[in-house]
Amino acid sequence: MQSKKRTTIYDIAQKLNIAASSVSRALSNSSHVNEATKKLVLKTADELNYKRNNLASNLRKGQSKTIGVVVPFINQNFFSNVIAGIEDASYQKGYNLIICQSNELESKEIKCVNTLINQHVDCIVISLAADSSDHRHLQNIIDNGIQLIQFDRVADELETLKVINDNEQASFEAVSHMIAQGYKRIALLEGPQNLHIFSQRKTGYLNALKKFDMPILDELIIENAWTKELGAKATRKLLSLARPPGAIFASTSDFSALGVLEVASAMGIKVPSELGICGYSNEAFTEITSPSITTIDQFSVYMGQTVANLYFQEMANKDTEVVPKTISIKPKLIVRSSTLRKG
Amino acid sequence: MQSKKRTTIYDIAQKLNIAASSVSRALSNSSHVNEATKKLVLKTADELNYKRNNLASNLRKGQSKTIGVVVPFINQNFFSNVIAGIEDASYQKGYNLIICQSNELESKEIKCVNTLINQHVDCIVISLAADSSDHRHLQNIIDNGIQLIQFDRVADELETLKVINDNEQASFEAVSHMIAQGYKRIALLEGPQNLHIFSQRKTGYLNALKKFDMPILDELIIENAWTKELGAKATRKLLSLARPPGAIFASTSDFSALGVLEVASAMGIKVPSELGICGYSNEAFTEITSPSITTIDQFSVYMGQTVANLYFQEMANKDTEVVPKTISIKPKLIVRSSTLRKG
DNA sequence: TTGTATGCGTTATCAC
DNA sequence: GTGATAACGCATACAA
Repeated sequence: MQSKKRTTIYDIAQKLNIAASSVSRALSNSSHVNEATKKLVLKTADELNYKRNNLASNLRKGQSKTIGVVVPFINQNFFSNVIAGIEDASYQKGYNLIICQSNELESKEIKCVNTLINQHVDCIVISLAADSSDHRHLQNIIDNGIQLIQFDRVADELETLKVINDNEQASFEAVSHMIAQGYKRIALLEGPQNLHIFSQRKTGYLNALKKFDMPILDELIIENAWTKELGAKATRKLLSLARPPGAIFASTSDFSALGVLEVASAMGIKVPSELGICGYSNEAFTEITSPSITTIDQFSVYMGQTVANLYFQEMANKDTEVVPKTISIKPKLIVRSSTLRKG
Repeated sequence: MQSKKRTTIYDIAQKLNIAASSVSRALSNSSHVNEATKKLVLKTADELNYKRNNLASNLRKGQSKTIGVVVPFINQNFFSNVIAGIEDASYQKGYNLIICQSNELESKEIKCVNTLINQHVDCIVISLAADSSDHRHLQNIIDNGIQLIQFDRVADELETLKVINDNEQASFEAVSHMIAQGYKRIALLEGPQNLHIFSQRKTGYLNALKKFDMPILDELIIENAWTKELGAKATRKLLSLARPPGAIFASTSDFSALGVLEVASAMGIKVPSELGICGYSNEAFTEITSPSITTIDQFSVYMGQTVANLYFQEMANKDTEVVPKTISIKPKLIVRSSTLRKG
């Protein structure tokens, strides 16, 4: 199949008995074209159902008006929201999006990056896979003259454009809120510490405890409690301690927090009176559990828009060299029933 | 910025004192190349950090190894899952994905399609916007020799490759199940009937009632109850009837079903004993509401994989002309507490 | 304002 | 097996 070949500017030129370059100029709305010929070209282009071949155009111009996006999973709420935000802002500027998912695997992440370099994208937006440790492929992006923007899960040591959440501050506020609600012995479910987003959340937790003179207890800090299942497992362990926690901060995700809630419910432990729970991400379901779950909103769609607009701003003043810049978005603590036991 | 220009096959050719065509052959692993030179080329390509320019390659080859995807919203669960499925299958075949969202607007959908045609994608995968009525832009895809695959929300009259859910059957089973549970006066919350997915679900509902000799009551069929808010509104109306329904089938979405549940809970109506509720889509939250919500799983990730593989199969035997084909995936009824009042 | 000529980087088609 | 050359479709520098 792939039927008849498409009409090109040459076809239009031939039909109108003018040069192909004139057609090109007319189609690209160039300044130095006769109004009459321009109209004529546009008219016949429409008649012949002409579609510009962007492959050729981009090759000639040396840019693709395309942004490549690499995320761990397309179908995770946070990431699909960020992508939607990027698409929204990019579309307005006439840019396209090529999307890849790394499946949290560094090996696939590297392949994705290479594909995008091959595709000659103008910019690569990436949020690192959980097991991403070596960042040569990111350096490779820069070496190929492609703008690199990291978001959320970033490699700190690489000086690039970054858009992140202020995880530490958000975490600090969440724990402070729980302390203000009178919770003692607040446990932390933490994520892989090689991802800075998780180490920052831990720092916020520790800082809040310090500020309010609460002891830091190792037995209340559980590693790698990322999923609902692991959150549940961690909770069973915590609640079987001689002195169980009064609250649990599932800093990894709302799914983890859900695991906490389910175990607590199953054990007949009342939330929030006997146990406080706070999650992270403001997943849709946190609003509808019983009780509803306190969590942190990351403004993910806005984050995507910010990423795209950051790129366009940098492009706008391309005369000046791009200097590394970090935009930090302040997440919002959403207080719900699961941590509200006072007024 | 866009710093130094990249290395091309000419750079490699020059360094090795051979012809560019030989380099090209070596890189594309062509059959008729000396093993020694091939190795040499690969080695220096690596040294010079060579990356193929796919823009040029694709232009020359007349194909882009790219699939364009148009969906109403990237960040809706169903669609992000389908996209993830498409990406998964495409990646394995070395294909890239360009993603656009129509925002449920036909006008934007048309622009997206045109962009994808310009980008010379090999295939366009689309799920129609709710207000999409005229399908000339779809015909345009075909006219440009691009393979068109519709999924979920399809234009029936257009003879293309299609991947759909058997909505009618799923709906029939859901209503039959509710009848078997002893529910009488089962109400239907329906979506825009210009989208076939919704009219099919209505047909399934009607067929089930007929089969079990239940009367069809217009007052129990509510139009346009797509969102949680509209589902809630519809529920308030239904429950204030002289003879309120015994169950509500929110055929539009789980969000609608959630609206039903919330209103019922607020009014002190017990689910499932006094009111049965069934949603559609198997959103994550349906599992964790109280009570959990009976719903229908659409196998959305699998659906995406099916779409992509359908394309690759058709490409595999490109000698034979593509004949319109529809793959219908059977959704699965997930029975949960909200409709279980018998054993 | 318009036409001519050239090149973007690759691959395919010839010769040799 | 290898090299020279043309062509993919478009945009631009330059000449007219």
